[in-house]
Amino acid sequence: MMHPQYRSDLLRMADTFKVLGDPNRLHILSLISHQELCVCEITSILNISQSNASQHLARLRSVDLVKERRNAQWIYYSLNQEAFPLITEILDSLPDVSGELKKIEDLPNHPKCKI
Amino acid sequence: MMHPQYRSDLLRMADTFKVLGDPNRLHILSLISHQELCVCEITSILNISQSNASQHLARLRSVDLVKERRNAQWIYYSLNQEAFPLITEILDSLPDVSGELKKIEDLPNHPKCKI
DNA sequence: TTAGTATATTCGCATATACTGATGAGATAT
DNA sequence: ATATCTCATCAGTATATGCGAATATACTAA
Repeated sequence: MMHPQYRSDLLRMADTFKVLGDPNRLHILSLISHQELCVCEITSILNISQSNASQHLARLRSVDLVKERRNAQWIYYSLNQEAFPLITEILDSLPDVSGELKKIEDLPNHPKCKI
Repeated sequence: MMHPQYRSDLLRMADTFKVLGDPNRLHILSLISHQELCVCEITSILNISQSNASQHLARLRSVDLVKERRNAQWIYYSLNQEAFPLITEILDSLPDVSGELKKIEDLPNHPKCKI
């Protein structure tokens, strides 16, 4: 016989937790739960390569955990609470990283007017 | 400079979610959140090898998600809510697998008296 | 003791993942 | 047009993971 029907639900949930199972992605989620950020800001705060940040964001996109909004060259990412309601409680249980949001003004070539 | 101090918290949380990021382990957790089970019961319900079940349980142990209790040859696993309080809400959001617990009586060499 | 059962661990393989560096695509500015 | 900037994707590499097979360990019963 085939797998019971809830097997696909378990698979989908496991995929989401797999995406949550990386400290850099948890860090990104925690940051963008406070305010939307563009990739270069995330790259700068986490101190990782642009390529690496972009790949982490692709994983977060793949399970619909983030929303994106383009403005000129910049693509702003923010948390998508709707797709996975539990994400709010999960992020609340993480250590507070909001202090890192203060220094993003000092980035070179930082977008001043975000409209 | 070194990593900020919350980095280790993010790492620990990521490790936990990494363990949750597998459908068989979610299945096991969901089962033992209803009642304690020994490894051969888990093996039979999930229809996986004994070695595989034991390895999944080792991963669950490594992040303290399960409790174990030995009785004769059998080792009974149950959910450890204390180590990760969010686990209860996570398991509540999973599909119901309690129907699978009814058939464990029919297993060959099944322990009758669990004391 | 020996045999049988239950569980854990080790090894090897195939695949997945995290990362770096290079390239490509889209937008802005000159 | 070229140059620059932001971001995505691809290729390659090192490590991690999931699994079966074989083995080791722990307990029970005769």
